[in-house]
Amino acid sequence: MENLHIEDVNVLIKRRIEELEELRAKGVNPFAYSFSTDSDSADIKNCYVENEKRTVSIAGRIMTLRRMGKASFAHLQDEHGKIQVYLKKDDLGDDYDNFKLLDIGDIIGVTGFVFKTRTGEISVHVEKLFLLTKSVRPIPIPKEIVDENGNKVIYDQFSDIELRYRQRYLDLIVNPDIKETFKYRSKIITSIRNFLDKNGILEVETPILQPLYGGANARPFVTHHNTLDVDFYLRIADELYLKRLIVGGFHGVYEISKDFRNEGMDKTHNPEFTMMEVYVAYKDYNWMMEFVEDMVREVSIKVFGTTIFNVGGTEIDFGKKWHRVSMIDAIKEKTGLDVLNTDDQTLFSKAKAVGVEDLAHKSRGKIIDEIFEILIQDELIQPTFLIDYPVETSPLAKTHRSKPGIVERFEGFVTGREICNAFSELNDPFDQMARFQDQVKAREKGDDEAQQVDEDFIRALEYGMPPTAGLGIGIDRLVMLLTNQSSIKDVIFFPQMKREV
RNA sequence: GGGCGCGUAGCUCAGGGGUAGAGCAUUUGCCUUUUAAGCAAAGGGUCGGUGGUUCGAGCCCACCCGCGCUCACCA
Repeated sequence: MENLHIEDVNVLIKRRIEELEELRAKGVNPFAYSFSTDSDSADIKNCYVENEKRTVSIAGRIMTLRRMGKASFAHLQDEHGKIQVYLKKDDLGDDYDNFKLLDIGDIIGVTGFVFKTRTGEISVHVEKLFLLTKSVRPIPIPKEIVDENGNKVIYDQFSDIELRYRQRYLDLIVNPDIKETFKYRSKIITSIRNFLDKNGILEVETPILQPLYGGANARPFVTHHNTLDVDFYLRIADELYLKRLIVGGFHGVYEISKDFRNEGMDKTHNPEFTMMEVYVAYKDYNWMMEFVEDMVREVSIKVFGTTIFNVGGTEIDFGKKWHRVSMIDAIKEKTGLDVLNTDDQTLFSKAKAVGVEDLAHKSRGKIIDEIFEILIQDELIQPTFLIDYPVETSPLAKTHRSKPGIVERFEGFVTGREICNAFSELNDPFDQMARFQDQVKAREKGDDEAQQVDEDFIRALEYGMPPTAGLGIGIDRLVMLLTNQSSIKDVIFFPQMKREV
C-alpha cells in the first residue's frame, strides 16, 4: 500500500488499490501504453448485420457490471455512447480471473465478435481482454433504463451541481449527454471562423496583458510582470488593438479569445469569457447588420441544420431579416417622451418614475439607456437590432451622420438578451480624444467602469483609420441561446468557482 | 454585497433532542445470454466547519465555509 498519498482514502479506494497491486503481481500493467481500435459503440450498432460474425476491437470505460459467476456482462462507454460486452470464462481463461479484479470506472480494450443477446441487445462477445487504465476512485453510478414508452429513466443521477462544475471530468463521464452542448459550442466557433475566413477577414492575435485597458466599460484584473516590475491589466476587450491593425492597413481582422472582467458572477457572467470581435474597413454599421444576419443564419444552418430555435419555450427564427428598432423612437412610443430633446427635469422625473436609481451619478445617455432596459428590452424577443444610442454611453462609436446626440451603434437582442454590439467606428482623433476626456470626467464623478485615455490609440487614429465597421459577439451567450442553456456555467467546461476548502 | 434555500455513506436521499438509516455501489458465497440481473450475509459515516445551549446535539442557537435561486452591477 505505498499509494496512500490519496488523502481521502476510504474502503472503496483501498480495495481498488489492492486490486491494482494484485493485478501488477500477476504481470498485468494497470496503466497500459496504447491500444488500437477499429470500431466504436456507435459504429457497432449502426453497422450491425444479422448473423454476420464481425470481429471488432474497441476501448472504453466500464460503466455497468453484471457478474453471474463464470460469465459477465458490462457496458463500455466511449465518446459515442455505450455498448454491451459479454465475457465468459470458457473464452477468456485466466484473463477472466483478472476481469474479476476490475471495477466500474476501469478503462479496458476488448477484441471480440458482434452478436445479439437473447433479449435483443447488440453486444460484443469478448475473446481478448486488456486492462488499459485502472480507476482507483469510485465514480457515481447512475442506472439507466428505458421505460415502456421508450423514455430514458435515470436512477441515482449524479446531480450535485457544485461537484459537477468542480469536477467536470466526472460530470462528462457520468452525464455524457452534456457533451452535446460542448460539441455544439465547438462547432459554432468553427462555423463563425469559417464564415469570417470565407469573407477574407484575417484572424489575428493581440495582447491579453495590456498596460492600459480599454474598449469597454468594465473593471479589470491586475497582474504583475516581475522583470519589468510593472502592473499589467488583463484585457477587457480587444477593440483598440484590432483597430490599430486596421490603421496598419489590414482590410479586415478578427479575434476569438478570452476577455476578463473583474465583476460579479451569475447565470450570465463568468470572470473570463470568450469574445469574438471583427473590424472591416470601408464599411459602416448598416453593412454590419446584414453581416450579422448572414453570419448567424449560416451558423444556424451549418451547425443545427435549421434557423428555427426553441429558446426557453419561445420559437426564434434566424432565417428572416432582423427587426430594426430605434431606442429613442421606442421610448417615445412607450412614454410619449422625446428623451433627446427634453430638459433634464422632465427626463429625470420620468426616469425616476420607471425605476432608474441613483440619477445624480449618471449621464443623460446612461439614464436613457436604463429607461430602455426597464421598459423595452424584455420585449425584444425575435432577433432585433436596437439602433440609435446616446453618444455618452458609446465613447468609441462614430456620431450619427444626421441625428444629433446619437451614435451609429447597434446591439442585437434575442429573447430580451443582448448578444452583440457594433458600431461605425469612431475614426476622428479629435472627437475620440474629446470622448476619452468625457470618460475621465465620468470616472472623477465616480464611474469606476469609465475608460482610460489611450494616447497611443489616439496617435494611431491621427495617422488615419479608414471608415470601419466593428462588431463584438459574446460567444458564451450566443452558445447559451442556440443550445437553450440558461446558465453560462453550462456552456463553459470549467466555470470559475470559489476555492475548494 | 443584500434576501431566501440547501450541505447526512462513493452516488441519490430519509431522519428535526435519546445507540446514525434506506436503495444503488463495495466485500464474501452461489450463479456461463444478463440488463435498475437475482438470492444470502457483511463492511462502510469526524451528519460542511468552529463554538455554544443541554445530563445528552445531524437535529436547537451563533459565527464561518461552499453551492443554488433572486435582487443590485455588467457582456
